[in-house]
Amino acid sequence: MLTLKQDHSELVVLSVLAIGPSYGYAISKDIAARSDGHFKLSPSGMYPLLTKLEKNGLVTTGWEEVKAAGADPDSTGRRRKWYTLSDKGHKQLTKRIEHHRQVQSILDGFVMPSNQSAPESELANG
Amino acid sequence: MLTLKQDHSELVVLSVLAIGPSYGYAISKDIAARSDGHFKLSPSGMYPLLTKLEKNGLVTTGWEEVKAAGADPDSTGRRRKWYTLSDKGHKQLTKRIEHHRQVQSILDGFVMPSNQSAPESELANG
DNA sequence: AAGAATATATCCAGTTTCGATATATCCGAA
DNA sequence: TTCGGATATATCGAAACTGGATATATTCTT
Repeated sequence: MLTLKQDHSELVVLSVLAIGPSYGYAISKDIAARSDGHFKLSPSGMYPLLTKLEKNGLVTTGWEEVKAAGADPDSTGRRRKWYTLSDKGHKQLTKRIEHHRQVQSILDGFVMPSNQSAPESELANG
Repeated sequence: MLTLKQDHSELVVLSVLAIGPSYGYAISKDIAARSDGHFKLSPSGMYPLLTKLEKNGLVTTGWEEVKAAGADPDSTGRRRKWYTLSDKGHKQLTKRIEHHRQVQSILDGFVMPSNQSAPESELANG
């Protein structure tokens, strides 16, 4: 199981929402499924993140009352909060992907296979 | 200027030290130079990080007294703390690179160009 | 002699992290 | 019909992290 940092979590959630509207629980299942169980975003990571996205205007939200098949008509029913990526969210995602790729490319300059071998050089303390 | 998160900072510092021993200020200049000024690790990020690496046994350290050319013989001189990647540090670096690549590869599954286009699909609410 | 560069290091207020916890509904099995 | 697992959203709080500001001291350049 690989743990996701906030930045990566946001990137993944925005990416999932770019496909279409969804809600917390479904997003979390989606992430687990689409990463073959390697990525996991727990409720305590998911909901503060979604709230933040909402506050920043990257998503719009709406409640759905999920009526059960044979449910008590008086029952409140299970509530589901849908998240839809806004225009701002789409732009933000594009921006983040760009940023992500740039960081990757520069990082790769440091993390080359050559770095893993012989540290025998004597360019110190001389 | 791209800001580095702790994880990336550690990866970069370990990578720099894999080439050979160095010290805080030099590492920070090295990172700026080797990233064309895109990455920056400030003193307040660098020294706590180096201390942590030392505490975790990923580096060994030693002080060097840097005598100036025409310096006062009684002068203490400038002190330089050298950091050398330990065996444990080398192993840790290899491990982190592996982890980094794995995260990248899975992340790329989410962040595909296709995600940036038309979110018209109706696979919600069904 | 002043100021920029070299060099290491801590402080601290704000943010992030993430397991634990709380609440409530729905569904299938015993 | 009752129990447990799955569905579903949300907060708490201790610990860790972040990064600008600050402190200290030496050396080089002008």
